[in-house]
Amino acid sequence: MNSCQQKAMEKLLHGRGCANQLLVMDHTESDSSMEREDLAKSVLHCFSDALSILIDTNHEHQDDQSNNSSPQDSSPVLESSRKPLHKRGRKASMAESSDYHRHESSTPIYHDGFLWRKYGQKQIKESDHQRSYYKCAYTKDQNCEAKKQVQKIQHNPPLYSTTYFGYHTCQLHQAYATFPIDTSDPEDHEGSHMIRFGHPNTSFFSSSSTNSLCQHQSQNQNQNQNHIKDEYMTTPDKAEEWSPSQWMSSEVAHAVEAFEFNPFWTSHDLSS
DNA sequence: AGGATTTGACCGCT
DNA sequence: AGCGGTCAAATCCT
Repeated sequence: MNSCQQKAMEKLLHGRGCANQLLVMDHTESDSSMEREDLAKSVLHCFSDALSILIDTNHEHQDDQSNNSSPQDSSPVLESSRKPLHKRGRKASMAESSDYHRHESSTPIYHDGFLWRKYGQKQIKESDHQRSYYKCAYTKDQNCEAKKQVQKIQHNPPLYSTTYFGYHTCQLHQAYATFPIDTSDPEDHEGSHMIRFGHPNTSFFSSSSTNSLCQHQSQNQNQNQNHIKDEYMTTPDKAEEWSPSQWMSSEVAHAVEAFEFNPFWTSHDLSS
C-alpha cells in the first residue's frame, strides 16, 4: 500500500471511529444532538478527504504514466515522513505540516474512536483560550505518532477546533476487528464479561479475555462502554429500534448508504 | 499503586 | 526574544 492509500485509509478509519462514536451515543439525550451532528459531519468530512486523496492519487498516477516515470517513483511520499523528528522543542510549525486536517465543531471532539493522552496545554498568544495537546495513547507501545490539538476558538456560540496531525500506525483500529465475535449462545457468558458495543445488529462484543490491547482499550473507554453496556445488554430489543435516519441527518444517512458504510470494516477490508 | 493529567521548564524555530 | 511544541516532575484520580 502506498502512502496515499494509507492516508486515505486513515481518513476512512477515522471516519469509522467517528461513526462508532455516533452509533454508541445515547440518542435519548437531547443535549447531545449537536455533538451527534458534529460527529456526523466529521464522518462526512473524512469520507470527502479520503475521496479527494484517492482522486488526486489517481490523477497523479495518470500524470506519472503520461510522463513515463518509473513505477517506484509513482508513490508520493508524505512530506512529514521525510522530516526528522526532534526529540524536544519546536518542530517546523505543526500547522505548516502537510499531513493534518482540522475540524471545527460546537463541542470539543474528545471521543473520535482513537485513544489519546494529553501531554500539554498552553496559552496561545492572541487567543483567549488554551490549546490542549494530545498524542496517541500507543505512542510508546507501538510508535504511533498521531497527534491532535484541541482549542476553543470562539466563546459565543462555542466553537472548538480539533486539528489532527500525522497518521495512526497503532493497531487500535484493528483491535476493533480482532474482538471476538460471539457466535455462541448469547446466554452463555461464563468466564468472560461480554460487553456489546456498536451497532446492535452486528453482535459485536468485547471480552475480558482478549489481548492486552483490547483490555487497555476497554479500560480506557469505560465511559463509552459502560453506557453501551447499560443500553444494549439490558435492552437487547433495542436492535429493532436502531435506524441511522433516526438521529443522523438525512445528508449523513445518504452518505452512509452511498458508501455502503459498515462501521466495523477492518483495515484489511479497506485496503483490499 | 499505577495510570492520567497538569503545569512549569526547556528547546528550536523565526 | 518571543512563540509554540514537548518533556517530565508533581499532582490528581480511580
